[in-house]
This record gives sequence, structure tokens and C-alpha cells, in this order.
Amino acid sequence: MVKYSRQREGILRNLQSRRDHPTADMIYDSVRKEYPNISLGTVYRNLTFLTETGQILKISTQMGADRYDGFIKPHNHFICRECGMVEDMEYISCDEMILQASGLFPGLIEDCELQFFGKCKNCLSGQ
Amino acid sequence: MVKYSRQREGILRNLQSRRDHPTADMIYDSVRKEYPNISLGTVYRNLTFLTETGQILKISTQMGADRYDGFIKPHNHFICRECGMVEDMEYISCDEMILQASGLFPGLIEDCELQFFGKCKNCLSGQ
DNA sequence: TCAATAATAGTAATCGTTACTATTATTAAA
DNA sequence: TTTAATAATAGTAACGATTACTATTATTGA
Repeated sequence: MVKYSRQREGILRNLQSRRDHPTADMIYDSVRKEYPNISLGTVYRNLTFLTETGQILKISTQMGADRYDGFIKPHNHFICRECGMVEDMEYISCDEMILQASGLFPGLIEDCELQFFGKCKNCLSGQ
Repeated sequence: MVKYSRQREGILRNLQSRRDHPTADMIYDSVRKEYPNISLGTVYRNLTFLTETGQILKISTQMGADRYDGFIKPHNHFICRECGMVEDMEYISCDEMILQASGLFPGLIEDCELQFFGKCKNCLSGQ
């Protein structure tokens, strides 16, 4: 049985109000302004809960800590290999690819993830 | 200046001889049979080197430790959400998608990664 | 054969995350 | 309302994966 918590709501609202794909730690710093006593464990626990209930997205960038995204309309991400910045990109559907792959694979393919890597505008222009 | 090391060669050969996408720790256990004194740090250092020089691939599965792959012909991966198994899949090119995306994005897209998630045959059949 | 230095083994430290526990907050029912 | 059950919390400890450090060993070009 799930009970309401103002901390959880604060975390969700914080994440929905920004588009910078923060880490758990960045969210912690930010939410702490509203709830000075909130603990990092609470942030992690709720990020996991919100991810599992589909209210937010978790992004693994293979560089440093996981990122979170309050914008859940399907879209892709660009990850800068130099500064680690994560930016939204227009959605390119994986549906045909899943279909294509499912015929060849002895298992259940539920979804796929498409991430783009490269250098962002800032890093290209030498900082 | 890069100097030869038998440990590095052992790690590379070990990785090339298997298709199970092992973690650094699994490689360590395995290579230790040939080099009983090899240290985990040496394994990590060389895995990083081999990845950066394009001799192996590093796979982030967003579940547990990173996996490594000695098979570098372009291909995709299926990751089982239940047991974490990583399996090779036929390559589906991202080239058109990179092209498509590049026109819309103010940065340099170098490559993209496509991973499939779901349940493997074993986990589907209830173990 | 030697000198320069890259790579190592072993260990400590770090980072991101999860687990634990006593306390507090929420909620459904009396 | 009060109360009782228990979910969620704060604070902290523990954990797993990875990196950093340092004295020693191995490789290599001269």
C-alpha cells in the first residue's frame, strides 16, 4: 500500500520543472531548498519508485551517475562524450527494429533504447 | 609510449575467446588461472585501454557492472531484464538515424547505440 | 648492458547506490 | 476525532564497482 509523501511529490515536481537530466545528487541539492532535512536515501528510494511506476525516466549514460528525466513523452537522448551533458532529441521509433529483431531472437523483446553520442556545441567550439 | 605487457595480451585473448560478455571481475577470475598474481586494477586499466584503442567493446547494461566484448564486428545486444544476460544480436545499422538526427541537432553526432531489453528464453520458461 | 620509463601488484580511497533502524507521517477504521 | 497499523522518513552504515596511489618489476631503445 502506497502512502502519500510530500518529499516524493517535491522530487517529482522538481524533476518535472527542469530539462537538464539531473543526477540523484543534483536533485537532492535542489529539493533540499524546500525540505532541508530530506536525506539522499529518500531521494534515491523515490526516484526508483517514480521510475518503476512510469512517472519519470532513468537514463544510464555510461559516464558517471545515472540521470533522471521528468519528461516522459517518448524521445531520445544525445550524450556528449566530453562534458557528459544529456540533451533531448526528437523521437525516432524503435518499433520496426523491435519487430525486425523479434523474428530472429529466441526471447521476448519488450523495448529498445537508442542513444546518440558525440560532442555538443559547447565542447566543439573549444569549451 | 605504449609498451607490451603479457597481462594485457592475456586479457585480450581471454575476451576474444568467449562470447558471454563478462564483467571485469569475471575476466579477472578467468585470467588469474594463467597469471595468478594479476591484480584487478591491471584488469580494469587494460580493459579501459583496449576499449579506447578500439580492440574491445564496453557495454553498459544499466544493471550491475559493465560488460566487455571481444567481438568488435558491429552488432547489437539484447539484455535480459530478469537475469542480466547479454546476448549478441544481428546488426541493425544506425547510420540513417544518425543522418536523420544530425540535421536537427546543433552538435556532432559520432555514433549511436541501440540496445534491446526484454526477457531471455530461460527466464521466459520460468528458469 | 644499461638507463628510461611504462606497466605491474597490492592496497587504499572514491563514487554511486542500497540497506538498516529508530522515529515520524499518513491513512483507514472505530 | 482518536487510535492503531504501517508506509515513509532521516540519518547513517555498508556495499559493489571502479579508480588512484606507490613501490617494484618488465620492456625497450640506445
